[in-house]
Amino acid sequence: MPEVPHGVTTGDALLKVLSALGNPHRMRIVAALLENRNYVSALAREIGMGRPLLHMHLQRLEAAGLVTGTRELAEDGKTMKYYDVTPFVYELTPHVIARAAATLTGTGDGPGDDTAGRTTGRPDRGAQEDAEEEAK
Amino acid sequence: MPEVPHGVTTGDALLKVLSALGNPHRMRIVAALLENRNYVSALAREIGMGRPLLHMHLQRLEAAGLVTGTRELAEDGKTMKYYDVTPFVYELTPHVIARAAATLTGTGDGPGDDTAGRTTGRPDRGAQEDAEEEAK
DNA sequence: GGCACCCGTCAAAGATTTCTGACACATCTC
DNA sequence: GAGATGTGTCAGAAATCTTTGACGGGTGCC
Repeated sequence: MPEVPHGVTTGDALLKVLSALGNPHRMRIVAALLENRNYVSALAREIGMGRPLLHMHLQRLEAAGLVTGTRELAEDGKTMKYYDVTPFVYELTPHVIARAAATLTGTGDGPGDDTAGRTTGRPDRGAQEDAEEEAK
Repeated sequence: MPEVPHGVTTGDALLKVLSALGNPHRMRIVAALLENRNYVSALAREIGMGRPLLHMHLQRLEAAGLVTGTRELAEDGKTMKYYDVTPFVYELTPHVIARAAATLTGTGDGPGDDTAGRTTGRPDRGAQEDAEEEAK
């Protein structure tokens, strides 16, 4: 609603999101965090997974902008990192994919350049295609 | 939108879609096919990729229901396999992921554990979450 | 001091996925 | 026949992702 500015997602960004979500464990992590946020160790116990592993998965999810970690201080002084799910909204359609593919860095025939491109930097915004006409 | 029956996508099915799309080459393939359908060898030439490789990618995409291959007979008798992009529509949100995660087979705690992913069967069905009561 | 809990990281195994170079088959044309 | 095109498959290398078992640091409590 107020969020989701709208569809200016880089190919690279979308790629990160898709490959991040394309993993059973990571899906499960998102599910668990959606039900209730919590910190790494607890989450690890909840879904039965080693801390190092979970850590790495969370990192991947955060890099894709799907979850965010915040360092919080418990009452007894323990520092714990809580993770929350980002309210992302991505609409996947052939067009969206095609458009994203056009801005892929790496092996692309990108529009002219190959310098680690136009990643909006910190985009964790959802992708929304505004309806438009596409002569094809 | 007559299509998009509405969100009855298996976790496994969604997982396939996401991991299929989470690959630069495959995104590019979808993009190329969206612009104009064509057959394997030609496509391979167009995007500069070995036939065996492309074949495998197409298979992955088709398994996810994102493209469909049809065997057609050219005028000179050559049999060629044309590929088309399926007009899929998937909406990715934390909820969709969570719900999908609940029906994952494999290492899941799935409610009932079904033998194999049961998709709508039909290739071009998208996943749509209909807004419903969900207070978190 | 011990113990519990929290946070992180590293290096090496293990399992997948990706990619390549053959090979098989078919048809039509020269 | 040899050559062009098309289809598909297979086995093995190469690269990547996943997973594990140490380690390191920190705090507070008995």
